[in-house]
Amino acid sequence: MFAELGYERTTIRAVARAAGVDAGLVMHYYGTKDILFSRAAELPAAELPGGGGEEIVEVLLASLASRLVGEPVASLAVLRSMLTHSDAAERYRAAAEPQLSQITTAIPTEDAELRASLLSAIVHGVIIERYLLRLGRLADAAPDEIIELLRPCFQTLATGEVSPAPARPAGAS
Amino acid sequence: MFAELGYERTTIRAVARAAGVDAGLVMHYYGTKDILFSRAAELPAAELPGGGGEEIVEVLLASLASRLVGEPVASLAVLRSMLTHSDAAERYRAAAEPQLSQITTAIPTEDAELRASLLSAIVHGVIIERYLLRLGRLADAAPDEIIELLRPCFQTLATGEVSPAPARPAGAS
DNA sequence: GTCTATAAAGTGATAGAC
DNA sequence: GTCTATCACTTTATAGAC
Repeated sequence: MFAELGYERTTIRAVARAAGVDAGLVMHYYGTKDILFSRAAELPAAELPGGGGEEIVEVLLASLASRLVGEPVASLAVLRSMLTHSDAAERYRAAAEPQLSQITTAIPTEDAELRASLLSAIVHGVIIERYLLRLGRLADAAPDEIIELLRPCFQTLATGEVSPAPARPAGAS
Repeated sequence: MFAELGYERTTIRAVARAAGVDAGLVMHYYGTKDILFSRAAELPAAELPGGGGEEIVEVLLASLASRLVGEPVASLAVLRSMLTHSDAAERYRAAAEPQLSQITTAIPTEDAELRASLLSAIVHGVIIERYLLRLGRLADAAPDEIIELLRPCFQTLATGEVSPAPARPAGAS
């Protein structure tokens, strides 16, 4: 429900009703709404293996691909709530910032920080547009297709220059 | 306030207090909270001039650049609220979909729709990360720097293939 | 035009019965 | 373990006084 409605519009009573129990019982077990949210929206640590610019591209693409196959609802709850609930925003940053600096170290250029931020922004833009906004083709496109289109983008951002697309592997004609 | 807090957390009372008047007066003039929101969050039509794949890239980049210089708070109000307020989501779609199809017609490839969606997702990801989430370097980077980094990305998406970056330094060797 | 008073409904949270 | 009852508060919205 947090993923579908966001933090404020999800009520304890509605959660209890959906669970077939009384609202008091939910409070009894979780204490506060914030704790309930934090239990429902626990994010995996999501460590990225290191590597150079070329490798980080594939790591990021693989990570995105798995999220395009089936984004866990806990992540969606955080994403949906992060713009209005400060706790969700903080949690999101806590998950995003270590990844950001890890990507930064993999990029050789001087503006690595900005490039890493852009890579992050693209990933989140795609996830939000696919799952939360359900806008355009992104809502139902095949993950592979999305990944292949993004690969050259990621490469120019992560390596500092345009590479003549040696990728397009996996039997791309 | 809608831009800073989102729809649900912005109360009529708080708006009235900030305006130095009584909450009843706000209601008297606007009738409902939804109407107040729609007045505060009116979006410009934002027409994109047409053009081919190469041109649409510069149009999109110019549009993004102007939003990076100073995104209007009305847009931010819609963006902040669109994930939790259905009215804001609808308004956002109404503004985004015509642009999406316009970009689509400018792209020559068969998967033009998906490419257009990706371009849209990147733009929104950047805006959200810069203004709403204030994450990483994107929060304070110079618009020009962001635009230049994104240009090759946009080109590969809009034209269908990697172009040898005529707009980039490094001699294009 | 501005405000007071208040209605009507919903919220998170507490205390305690069974 | 589950629920009833209720508190204390907030919200949007209405009606009407000045």
